[in-house]
Amino acid sequence: MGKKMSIKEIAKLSGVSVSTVSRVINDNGRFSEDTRQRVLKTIKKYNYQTNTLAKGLRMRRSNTIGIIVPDLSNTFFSSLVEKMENQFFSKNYSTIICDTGRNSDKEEAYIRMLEAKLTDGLIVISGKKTFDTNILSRPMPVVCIDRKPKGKKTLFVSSNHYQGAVIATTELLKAGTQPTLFKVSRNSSSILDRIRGFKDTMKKMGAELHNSSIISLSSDYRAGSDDRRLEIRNKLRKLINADKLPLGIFATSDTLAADIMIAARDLHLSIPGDLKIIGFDDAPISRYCYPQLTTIRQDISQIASQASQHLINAINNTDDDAEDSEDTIIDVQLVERSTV
Amino acid sequence: MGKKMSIKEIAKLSGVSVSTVSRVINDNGRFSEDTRQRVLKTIKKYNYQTNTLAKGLRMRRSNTIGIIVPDLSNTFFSSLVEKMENQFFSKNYSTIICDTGRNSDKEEAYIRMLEAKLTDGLIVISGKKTFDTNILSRPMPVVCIDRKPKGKKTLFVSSNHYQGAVIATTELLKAGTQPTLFKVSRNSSSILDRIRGFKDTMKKMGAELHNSSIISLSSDYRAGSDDRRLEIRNKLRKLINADKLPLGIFATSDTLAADIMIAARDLHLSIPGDLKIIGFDDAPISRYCYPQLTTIRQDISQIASQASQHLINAINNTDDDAEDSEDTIIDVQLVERSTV
DNA sequence: GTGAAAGCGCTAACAT
DNA sequence: ATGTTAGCGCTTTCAC
Repeated sequence: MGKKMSIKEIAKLSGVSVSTVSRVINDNGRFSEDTRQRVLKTIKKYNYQTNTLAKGLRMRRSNTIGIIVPDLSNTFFSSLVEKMENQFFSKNYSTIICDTGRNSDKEEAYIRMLEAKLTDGLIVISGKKTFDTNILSRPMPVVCIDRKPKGKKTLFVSSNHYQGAVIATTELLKAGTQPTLFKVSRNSSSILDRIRGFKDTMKKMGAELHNSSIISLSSDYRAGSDDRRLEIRNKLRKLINADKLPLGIFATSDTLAADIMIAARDLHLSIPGDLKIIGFDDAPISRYCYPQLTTIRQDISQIASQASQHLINAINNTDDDAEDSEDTIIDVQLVERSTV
Repeated sequence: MGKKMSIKEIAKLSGVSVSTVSRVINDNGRFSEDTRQRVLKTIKKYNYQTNTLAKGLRMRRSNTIGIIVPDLSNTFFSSLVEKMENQFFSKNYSTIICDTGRNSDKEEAYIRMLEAKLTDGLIVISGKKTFDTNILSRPMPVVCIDRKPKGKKTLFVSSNHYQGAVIATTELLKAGTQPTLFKVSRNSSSILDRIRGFKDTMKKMGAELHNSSIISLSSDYRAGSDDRRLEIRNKLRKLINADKLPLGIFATSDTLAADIMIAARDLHLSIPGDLKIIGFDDAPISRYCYPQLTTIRQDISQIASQASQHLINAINNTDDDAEDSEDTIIDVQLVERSTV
């Protein structure tokens, strides 16, 4: 309510010097219990708050973390971000969330902004390319999620996408189908891993891996749009003509799986009778599909806590000796529901 | 890559004084075209970036906006936030997004943090209670979305929830049903508006408004959970016994509507034959329901741009004369799909 | 145990 | 048109 108090006024009001006030606020250095009480009382009384800008300027750090995310409207990303932001908050960091809309120029601009704010560290999620620390004008700890980093001082946390694809493909094969992988043409490193897992498993299990075993959908269409579904229907029709039923599909995301299921319904394909399908993520949508979608669960909480913990550690390891730049790979898990 | 440059070093390197450098950076004050060129060149050459902490300290403002949001994993909120963040970024503001998880203590803590960062303004989205500017220790412009504000200097932007409820209820009535409203027990001011719209329409159209015309679901269960769906099935069964088919349901969100549709399927209720239903939001899920959900669309882009624009205006109106604290109410719209 | 003072990087009078 | 300087609020030597 009153005007903004500064440490100087608190000092005067408590009859001590600014340095002493600073010491008690940060519980750093020596002071008598008596002074402590007095200072704390004035602080409370006048509702004093530290000016973090001044503090940051002085300390050359801002207790702020930047998160670069491709697309907040994707539930996978938004819950990831939500969880990390929570972690950071509880550790007394604030978080600046930067939604790049998958646009590299914007990404660069954001990075400049974050640097100018003396951000202490960076979380970089997915995106098309690998992340190259060279675009940083000052070294700062960064942890990449689902996105291969390049350069020093960069940690990597990711689900085991390869393993997920292996599990899904094996499952589809066991169910007696000749699996096809559906993806959207945009290629992140996690998708690439899933494709590798798919191919390797196909080969290893002696399944035929032909030209149209991997179907790539236009990234111009949005999930859930009529265009997207139309395109899927067309691909599905071709598949029906070429393969024998039941079809087996590994979709690289649950949203995509959901669109495929709707297209399949339009084509009067029964699930899992005529078409067996497995998604990826265990997104909320998988429980709203009919029948409910069998999928590969990513452990979002785990990813979030590993990533934030690693970043905080890296920030506090002032010395860059601690080169525990081991990648952190997190297990995924098959969630059996009703589409296989 | 080199070390961090300061304005002082740029000054020396370009053979001018710091103030001149500051002037050309901010294009403020006079300087010769020649100096401008020289300074800009050194800035580029050494990859200088303004230290925004120092600037903020000096200017008593940080070019930062805080957004308080109840729950980022709700797509309505996340796309709202995504859109606003975009707007702010393009106007050169950074955004600190604070996910309170609907917890008031956390909300307060966030507000303290934002104040300490000398945030220039606040966007406050929804939440249980009205937002009282008295919890701010220093006056700052805030715009509330979907949440009734209390106190000075507070703008209000919201969809016309009342109108939406009127449209939905009327539609259900026209379809020959005796409408029931389903909600989750948590009460935000927007939900309250929808309830008013529902009740008023029922009365006005001479429909019977009895005790169980409004069904409130436990907020302990998460959307999509088995518990939630079980509870819905029970309520639905009662409804079937009491009313004659077809049932008419106005659900206060699309997610809720989707859960209701799944519960209805378990009960072998056909849609829209036995049950007609209208949701609210036009969330992505409405296009993944079967049949696709008829709903009331909120114009998220409009809300986002109005809110961010108003906030920026308020920030720049240093004088608090501009009391255009008119509420901004945004029209909603019926999206007819296949559930009525 | 406490205070005085320097300085983080910047802007904005106030000079010239 | 440009330079000098005070000071934003804070932390941290260095004295005492």
